[in-house]
Amino acid sequence: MEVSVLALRDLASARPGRRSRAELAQKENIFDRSRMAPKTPIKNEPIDLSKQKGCTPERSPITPVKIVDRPQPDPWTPTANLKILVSAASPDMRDREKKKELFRPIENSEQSDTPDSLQYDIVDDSTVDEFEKQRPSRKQKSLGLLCQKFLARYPNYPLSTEKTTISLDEVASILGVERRRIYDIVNVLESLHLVSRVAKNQYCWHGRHNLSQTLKMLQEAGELQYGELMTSQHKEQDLEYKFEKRKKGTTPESQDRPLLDFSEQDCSSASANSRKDKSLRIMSQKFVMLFLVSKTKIVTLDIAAKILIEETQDTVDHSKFKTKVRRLYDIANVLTSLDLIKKVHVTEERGRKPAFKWIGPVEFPEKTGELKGHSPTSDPLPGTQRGACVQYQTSATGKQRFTRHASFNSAQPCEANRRKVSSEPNSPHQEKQASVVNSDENCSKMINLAAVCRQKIEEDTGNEACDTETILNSAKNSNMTLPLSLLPVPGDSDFCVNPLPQAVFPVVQADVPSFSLPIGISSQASQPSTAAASKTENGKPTLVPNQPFLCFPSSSLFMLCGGLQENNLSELLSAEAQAAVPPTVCQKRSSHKCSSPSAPVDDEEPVAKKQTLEQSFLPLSLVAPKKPSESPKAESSPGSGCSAAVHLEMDRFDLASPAAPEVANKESSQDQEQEKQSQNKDPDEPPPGNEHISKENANQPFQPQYLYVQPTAGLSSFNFLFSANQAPSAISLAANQMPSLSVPCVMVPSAALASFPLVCSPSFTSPLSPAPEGSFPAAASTNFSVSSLASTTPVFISTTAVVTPKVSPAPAVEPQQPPHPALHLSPVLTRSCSAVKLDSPVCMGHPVTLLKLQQQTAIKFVQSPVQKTESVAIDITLAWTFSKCKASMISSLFGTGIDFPRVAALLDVLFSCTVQSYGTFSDMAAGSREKD
DNA sequence: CTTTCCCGCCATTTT
DNA sequence: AAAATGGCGGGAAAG
Repeated sequence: MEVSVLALRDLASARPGRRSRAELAQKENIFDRSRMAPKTPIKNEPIDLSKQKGCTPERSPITPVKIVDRPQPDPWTPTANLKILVSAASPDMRDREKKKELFRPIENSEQSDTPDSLQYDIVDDSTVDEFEKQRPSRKQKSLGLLCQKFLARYPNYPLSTEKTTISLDEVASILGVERRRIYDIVNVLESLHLVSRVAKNQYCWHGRHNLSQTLKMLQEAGELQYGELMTSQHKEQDLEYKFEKRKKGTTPESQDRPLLDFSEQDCSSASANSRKDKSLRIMSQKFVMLFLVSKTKIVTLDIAAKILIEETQDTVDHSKFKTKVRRLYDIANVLTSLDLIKKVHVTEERGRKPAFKWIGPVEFPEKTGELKGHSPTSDPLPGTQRGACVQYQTSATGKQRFTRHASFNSAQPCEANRRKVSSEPNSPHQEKQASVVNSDENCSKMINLAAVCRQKIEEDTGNEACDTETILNSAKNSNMTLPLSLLPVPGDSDFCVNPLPQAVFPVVQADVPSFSLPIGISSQASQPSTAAASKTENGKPTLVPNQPFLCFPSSSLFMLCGGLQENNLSELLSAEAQAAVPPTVCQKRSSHKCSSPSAPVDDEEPVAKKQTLEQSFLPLSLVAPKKPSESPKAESSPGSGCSAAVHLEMDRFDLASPAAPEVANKESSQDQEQEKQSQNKDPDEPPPGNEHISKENANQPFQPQYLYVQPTAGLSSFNFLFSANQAPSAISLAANQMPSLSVPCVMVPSAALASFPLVCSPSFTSPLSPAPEGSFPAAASTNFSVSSLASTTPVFISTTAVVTPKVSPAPAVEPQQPPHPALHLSPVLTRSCSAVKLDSPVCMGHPVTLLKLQQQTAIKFVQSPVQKTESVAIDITLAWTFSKCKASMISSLFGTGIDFPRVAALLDVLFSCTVQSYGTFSDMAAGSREKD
């Protein structure tokens, strides 16, 4: 049937050829009518595709189906009308005044925004003509309106449980527009993570759950990127000026922040990234960033366009500018529909200029509890969902690209990254893809961040720095995979709580995704000097060069998931994990990617890791050491034992360095016995260069230590947690699973944490999350605000469950704070935490682990003499996921049956380092006081 | 006139 | 090769 119909239409319409439209005088009108005008039988239009609109996407010559809508005449499909009606019916739609659009009939009845439309309602064909003229005016067809309709179809805050998938063909047909338009909308939405592409023609609706987080990230990224630029309205020039400088590389101000333009970087380094990625999505994000960093929250189009033109402004051609502006309008329309911005006019000297004002949220409190919390936890999941999986893919060309896809709902296997993922379940394998997901954009941002950090570090340290460029490049090339899975622990309660259904693999926040993902930085050997220095100095902890650490944007918190090594745990977890594990995606990679451990493979490694992670899911690599006792002693003094290597690498996580690779391999290859051995310790693999590590290992097979590095100037916003020693052992152990991860390093933004009042003890109180399963028990965060940097900064990690009252509402950062470090420990906490026993790894009671590092100890580069303007809040957030990131596990463990001791032991292990460093809480406290 | 921005050709990228 | 995406800019409606 359809066919015939179509044909008819086609004929009738006589679609103009592509270009013909020009000919058509008013194509717009015409189209409109056809679409809009219900009544008129006219179909004449060009509906080319007539093909089935929605129904069958197939064939039309042109993919895009044009839709049509006409109601009355005959719908091609019976359902079509229904759909239309439905859409029309949607609540929102009506609300919007604007909506007039397409479906006149319906709308008319309700709204009458436009005068024109009014008339229509009643109209019949006869009258139609006139009405036609009225045309569905352009407005009715506007992207903004269309977007509203689109949005009206989906809930702002969908239940976590349900996943809403969006079929492009379907919505296009329902909304009566060509696909092209849908892409415009979706791309913008995707940039804000309201949706994510799941597969070909399919998007997953996430709603606004993550919006604040996404915005936060954008804001941070924007600050980094645009910094002060956006201060006032007429900064244009300044901006330009600055931009140029930057490009040049020397900007006075910017010195501290070397921003990279994404585009630029890409180009230079990598191959052509050309990808289309470039535009709309990125532009949208940048545009939003501008608002977020703007003091006035008002951005004029021309300024935005200029800024966004990153390219060489020198040659800015007018045409380019114009095009940019056009795009900006497209984006603005969508954002307007989202109620994030509104149009305004600014009057400047020159006159009035079109501009947009941000009317969305401006503050993104970090408090986990608060912000998010409030939210109905009902959605606890969102957070989880958010996790994005990072996948690494290889493009056909062989180049790898980052793709990001976020997986939001657990239900879904992860969504594939854009494009890569196979849409079908069927296709299980694709070797190609790996799985890291990054979005390019994110990457770039990350890169920028990394670069910045790096610079700082370098500067501080004075060591030769690696060029950021190199870093960047490398990053680009390889995607990184994180060995760890990260879960964002959002400040938002929402997230926190979420259980990850999918958790299986490491997830990165999708949202953040863009940003966050790429973030991982692996440190490289590059900093050897620093490392060396650091270690030696105190004698304390040394860092192992290779360890990876993650850098996150300050606001966000992440959870690291490591694999637990314990068998027990693993078992426990495993079940879930399995369930969780997503199908296809993960698997494949493993196979091909495993690189040999030893050899650091740049690109690949990450992949491997990733794979491992995903696949295996091992529980955490950390296992309680069999013999706890040993570890504690860690021969050396507290600090000494730990070695952490941190490398900064922009993108990648890979641990090119010795350890990492190994891990990867192993894991990939097999986990089995190795683990055991590893547990024992793997002497064999001591990463080159780290003798002590090996040594340590020997001594302590498995003690994970975490180092907290103070944020230095540049990094002020980040807190780093490294695991100190683990690397070696962990690696070995981890082999199966998450090799690399075994030791998680986390970089947490202090600010974020600061606000975090509470800490969740692993056992945790659990605050937010309701969900038993879903909840994230795991994450434990402790916050201490230590005001002064200067002094030593202690870090505490408590395994015990503490419920901390929100201790610090306090601003995370307070520059002015007195030097004395103030620790805020909740009484409870203190009490609860008993000293940890070094000896016994397993602390039955409340094991508390503290890690205190002196600044000195801290990695030097980190330490840089910065000024501590910012207080460093010592926040530690530990989040880990046992098995697959499922928080639930932990909770379950604690709660139920697992023997506590065991659990405790685990935890202990996790935090063991602290112990070493400091015996107990009390000690710490004492220490802190002393300082004071 | 200027501001908006729709429309759909067509280059790219995926499948 | 076909389909899916999405850059891009002409040029017309709105203002």
